[in-house]
Amino acid sequence: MTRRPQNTRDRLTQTAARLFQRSGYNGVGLTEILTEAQAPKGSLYHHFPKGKQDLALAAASWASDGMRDMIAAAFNDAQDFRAGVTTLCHRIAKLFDSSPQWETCPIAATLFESPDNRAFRDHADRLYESWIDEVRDHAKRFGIPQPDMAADTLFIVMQGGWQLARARRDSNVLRRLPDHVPWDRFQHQD
Amino acid sequence: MTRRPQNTRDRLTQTAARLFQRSGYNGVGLTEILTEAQAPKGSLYHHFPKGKQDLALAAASWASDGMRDMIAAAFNDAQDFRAGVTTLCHRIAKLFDSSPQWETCPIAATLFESPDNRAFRDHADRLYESWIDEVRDHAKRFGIPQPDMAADTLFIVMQGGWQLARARRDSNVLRRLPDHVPWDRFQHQD
DNA sequence: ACAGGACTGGACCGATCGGTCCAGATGAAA
DNA sequence: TTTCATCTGGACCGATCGGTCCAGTCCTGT
Repeated sequence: MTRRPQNTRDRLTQTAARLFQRSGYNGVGLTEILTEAQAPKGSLYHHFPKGKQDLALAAASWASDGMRDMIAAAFNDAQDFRAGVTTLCHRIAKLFDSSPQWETCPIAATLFESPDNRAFRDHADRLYESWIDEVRDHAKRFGIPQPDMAADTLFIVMQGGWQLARARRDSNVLRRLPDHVPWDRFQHQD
Repeated sequence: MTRRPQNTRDRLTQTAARLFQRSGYNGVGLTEILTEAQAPKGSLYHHFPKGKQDLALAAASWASDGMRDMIAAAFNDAQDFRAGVTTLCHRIAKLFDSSPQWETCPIAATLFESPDNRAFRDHADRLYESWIDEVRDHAKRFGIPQPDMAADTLFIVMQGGWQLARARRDSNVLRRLPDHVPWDRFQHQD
């Protein structure tokens, strides 16, 4: 009987990631997470000694890895940088359509609450920079003249675009994101 | 003795706006709001019969008005659209520097939690669109060829830029936002 | 076979949550 | 001065919060 696949730790991490993204760190109780993950409290505090906070850090890391894989896949298949950006935007739009459309960026929902928690903020910073690093590496590979700025631009429009798509409940905002990018500044002949 | 200025309703609204922005809707308890606003529970439920939810809607509206005023002021003083954007970015950077630098967009912090609340989402949409409308009107006034798109672009880079500034703890991200805007698409000679 | 760490199950805790209720204070109109 | 609606003050409520604790179970190495 395999009613509960994987090990308990992964089940907890992934369930928590999903629920935190849906309702934010403070919007989800341990009871709900434990019920959905079919795990008792003892297991949680065995795998995550600091409780909810440890769980949130692990959940955010897991969600971040998924996003970084998505970025890597989009650029690996691409002919040039711009094509990679376009592919990524379309795939994120698809992701948006297949999710309850009020969800936030998983990192922000999980880690950008609770005022005085330095560990959360530092962790969020690290995860975000790992996305940006990934993009920058591809920008370099494609010979973009200002890879740092290009990576920052993509991060900015993705974050802001998701927010606007959420408000308007319209994934086309995400598909049109390449229109908001100053491509002339990223041309090879610069 | 004027220990408590203004009327109770405004004190509650503004205190709630500040605390919600700091810790999110679910991150602030009524007790904390009431203590800081120096008001008892009876007053809260007199002015806001539906309790925390009514209070959040009012707080978000109040915060939104402040932001819209800021947008209007930046563009009213400006020579052209681009100058207005630059001014706005610098003022927002200043605002960022003078606040605890982990705060979110006040609308998002207050209204973009709790999964199934349609009223919150609709209200957030309305408030965001009021910002975008304000920008679009100025874009039209300055003769920008694609005012809708220009307004969307500004919203997107402001939201995304704030997020990146927050992660990096660096307000210069906001000051450099104009570098991420495709100005050639907003030129008059189009 | 058995020893011992890894892991599970869940009862239990004090604190805090959002919300209800109503007596008392206040102030303007009659 | 009396009246009445508005507003304030705070005691009180059941539910849920995150966290603790430990007995019991399972698995692995010897």
